[in-house]
Amino acid sequence: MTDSERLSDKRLIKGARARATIARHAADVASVEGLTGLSLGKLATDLGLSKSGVSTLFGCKENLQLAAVESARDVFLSTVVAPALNDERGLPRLRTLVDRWLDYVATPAMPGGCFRAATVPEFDSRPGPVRDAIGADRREWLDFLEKAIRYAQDDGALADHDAATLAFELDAVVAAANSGARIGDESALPTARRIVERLLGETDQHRL
Amino acid sequence: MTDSERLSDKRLIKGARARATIARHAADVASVEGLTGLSLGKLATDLGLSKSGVSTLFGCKENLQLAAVESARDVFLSTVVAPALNDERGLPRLRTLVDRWLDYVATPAMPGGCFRAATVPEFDSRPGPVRDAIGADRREWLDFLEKAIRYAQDDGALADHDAATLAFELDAVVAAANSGARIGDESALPTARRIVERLLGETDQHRL
DNA sequence: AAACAATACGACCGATCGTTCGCCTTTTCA
DNA sequence: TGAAAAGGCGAACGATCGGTCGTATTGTTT
Repeated sequence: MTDSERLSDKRLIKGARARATIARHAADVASVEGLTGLSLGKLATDLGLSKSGVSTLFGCKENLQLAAVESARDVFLSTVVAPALNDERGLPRLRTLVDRWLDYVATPAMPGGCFRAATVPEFDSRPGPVRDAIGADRREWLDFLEKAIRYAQDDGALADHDAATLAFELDAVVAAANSGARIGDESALPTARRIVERLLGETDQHRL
Repeated sequence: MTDSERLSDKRLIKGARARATIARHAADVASVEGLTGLSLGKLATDLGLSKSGVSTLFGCKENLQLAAVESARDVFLSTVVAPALNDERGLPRLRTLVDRWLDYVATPAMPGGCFRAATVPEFDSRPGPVRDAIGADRREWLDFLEKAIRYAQDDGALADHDAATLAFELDAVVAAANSGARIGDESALPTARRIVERLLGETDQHRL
C-alpha cells in the first residue's frame, strides 16, 4: 500500500464525502428540530468542524437544507424502496414496500422519525426552493407507490381501488402513524397497521 | 355615555383582551412559521406593541406558544365543532363535522392552514409542555371524533368500522389533504373528499 | 385619597444566528 | 513542477433572538 493509496480515503473524505456526512447529520437534526431549526454552528461542533468550514462547503443555509432533503431521500430509498425491488412486481412487492415503510416508522432511521412526515408540514406554506424540493420528493414517492399499486392491479388485486387514491390514503395513514407514535399515542402504529391491512387485504375476501 | 363607559372597551383591551389578540395572531404566524418560528419582537411590531410589553404579558416564549395552541383550539372549535353541534347526534352530526372540517382545510382560517396539522409534526419529537399541550389537543379531537362516530353507530351506521380506527383514519386523510393542498398538490383535496365519502358512505350500499 | 397590582414602555444584556473575510493547506490540473 | 482551484480554519460582522431592568402609567382596592 503506497502513501497515495493510503491517502485515497482521506482524499474522498475531503470534499464530496464531507458534504455527504454533514448532509446526513443535518437530516438527522432536521427530523427533530426541523429544517428551519438547522444551525451551521451546531452542525459544525457536532461533527468537530468549524462553522466557517461548513459554511464554505454549502455556501448558504438553504443549500444545506436542500442537501439534507436529498440525503434523507437516499436513506428512505435504501431503507424502504430498495428491499421491495427484490420482490417481483405486483402484490408481493407492494406488501414488502408497505411493511418496510411501517417498520421505518416503528424503528426510525432518524432520531425524529420519518423525515418527510416532518418536513412536508413544516414547509408546505413557505414558498421557495426548499419547499419545491420537498414537494418533488413527496410527489416522487406517491407516484412510485401508485405505480406499485398498479402492478398489483395488473394481477387482479385491489380492483375496487383507484391507484392514486389508495396511494394517497396509505401515505396519509402512515404519516399519521409516525406523528401519533412520536407524540405519545401508543395505539397509533397498531391502528395504522390495521388500516393498511384492511386496505390491502380486503379484496381477497371483499371484507374481513 | 360617560367617560368611564367610553373607556370600558379600552379597559377590556388592556389585559386579558390584549393576551387574546396576541395569542390569536401568534397562532396565525405559527401556522406558517411554526411555533418555534414565533418571535416576540416580530409579534410586537406586527401589532404595534413593544417587545417588552408582549414579554411581560406572557412571561416567556413557551407561555406564548401554549397560548397560541389554546387560541387555535378555540378557532377550531368555533369553526368546525360548533356548527356540528346544531345537528342531532348520529350520522347527520358526523357528516356536518367532517364537511366543516374539510371546508376548514379548503379555505383555512389561518394563513398557514390547519394549525394542528402543522404543529403536531413540528413538536412530536420535542418533549416539554408545548408538546404535551399539542398532544392533549390532538387526543381531545380524536376522542370527540370517535364519540361522534359511536353515535352514528348507535343508529346502525358504520357497523363494519371500529370507531377509534375510523377516527384515526379520517384525521390522517384530512391532515394529508391539508399538507398536500398547501404544498401544491391540487388533487389532494378532491382525493381526500373521495376517501372520506367512501369511508362514511360505504355502509349504505356496502360499496359504491 | 392612598396603596397596590397590572400594563406597557425604552433601553439594554448575553447569546446565537448566517455570512464574510483573510489566510493557509491540500488537491487538482496543465 | 508550477499554477489554479477547492477545502478548511479563526476571527469578526451585523442582525435577531429571548429575557431583564427601571420607570411611568393605568386600574383596582382598601
